[in-house]
Amino acid sequence: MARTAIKTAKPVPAPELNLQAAKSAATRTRLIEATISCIIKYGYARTTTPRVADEAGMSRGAMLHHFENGGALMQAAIAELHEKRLRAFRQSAGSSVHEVHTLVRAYWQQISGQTFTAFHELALASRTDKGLASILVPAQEEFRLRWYRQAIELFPEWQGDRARFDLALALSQNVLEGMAINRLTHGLDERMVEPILNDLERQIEALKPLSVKG
Amino acid sequence: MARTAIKTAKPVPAPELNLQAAKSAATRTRLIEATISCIIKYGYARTTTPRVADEAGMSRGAMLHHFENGGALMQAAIAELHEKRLRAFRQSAGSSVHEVHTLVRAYWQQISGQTFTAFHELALASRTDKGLASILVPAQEEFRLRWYRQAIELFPEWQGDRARFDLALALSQNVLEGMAINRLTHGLDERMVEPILNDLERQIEALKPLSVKG
DNA sequence: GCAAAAACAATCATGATTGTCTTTAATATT
DNA sequence: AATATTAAAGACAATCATGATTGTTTTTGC
Repeated sequence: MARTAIKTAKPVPAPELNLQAAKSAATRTRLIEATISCIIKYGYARTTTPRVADEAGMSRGAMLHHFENGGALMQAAIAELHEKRLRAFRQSAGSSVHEVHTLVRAYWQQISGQTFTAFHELALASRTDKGLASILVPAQEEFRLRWYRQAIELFPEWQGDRARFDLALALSQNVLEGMAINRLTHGLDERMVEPILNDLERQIEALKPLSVKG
Repeated sequence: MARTAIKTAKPVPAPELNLQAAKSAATRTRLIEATISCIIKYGYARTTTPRVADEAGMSRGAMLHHFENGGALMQAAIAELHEKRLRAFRQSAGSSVHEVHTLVRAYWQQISGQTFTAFHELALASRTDKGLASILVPAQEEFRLRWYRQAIELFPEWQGDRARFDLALALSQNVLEGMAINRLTHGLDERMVEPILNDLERQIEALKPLSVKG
């Protein structure tokens, strides 16, 4: 594909890579996406190797050819989920709009998606699964760190009152993630989403130092 | 035992109940508590019948004599957890103190305990387990309903502005539960707990109608 | 006391999941 | 074109959880 044209000196200027390598990469991607789908559909605990292979439309043998065991696959899926979150995050924060309203809505959109669902499945499972925690916690920490740093960049003039800045961030995180998780577990009244979001925005504005409030 | 004494007309005025019945009830309680312990220690998915029997210090056979299968035991454990929550709730709300501060702290204490941990394990599992959801969701709904009704009773003068009242409740619920869940999953900075609680209290006070604020 | 019932223990067969190993088909190298 | 690699599928044994069955001890009611 895409390389049907010119056929000059070197028979093939390296087909981007081998056909096999491309196939292999595609298969790996397929498996990783299947794993994420299973976490969302069945939950972490019921994301078994036969189910993933089935979801990916291939045999378990093929699957275990690409990932030596189930744990390796899960690890790759976590890495991909982490990347997905970071990508979505960059997209939100990068859009040159620094209004509280826009940022709150952007993060709310993010954690309303299935990537967050999958992440929370993993996060709760890692409470009682040390092996899982050892690969998930670093990702969580990196995400939070970037979140924090990005917020500092977006509101440089706010850094004089770090206590109020930190409070605004922590409040945002806990309110939004709290709603997202309660929504997953039959605990959120959808009619309250808008009022809460609006109130959170007012709260954040109220915490800004006067010099920033314009 | 206990029946060594007087042997008149009726042999024994019923020793509170049979010895067997008492034993049976004690064993059932032991099993239910063991189930809850396992949910907390290992998570819902890894709460298996051998583990529960082991935790309770009895054989699986004995366990299956008291509960016909694993599902029945889980159902009983959920009922007990629900009762525990309601008891703790009544205790908090009943203590004649109607200050926002006290109530916020009381609910925060509640969801900081292990009963809430177990409940969230079940709640998240029920997202992908319809059978579990069918027995858990009613309990959740009852709890929320009672929560709401209790709040109405505690703040009767606030009922004129239902929108702001509902907002205060929803805010409390999502902030506090959000923090509790984030704490379970390596997502809470403990240093922010106090500031957030204080801010939440201020928020609620600010939402009160003037007539109540005293 | 004695028979019936209940508490408890132990074993068994079944089904599911896991990782390894073997086999076949496709692709790459020379 | 021949051979070596790699993708993919399937078969395999080991482990574990489940529910059912059977046997043993304790309690109860007459």
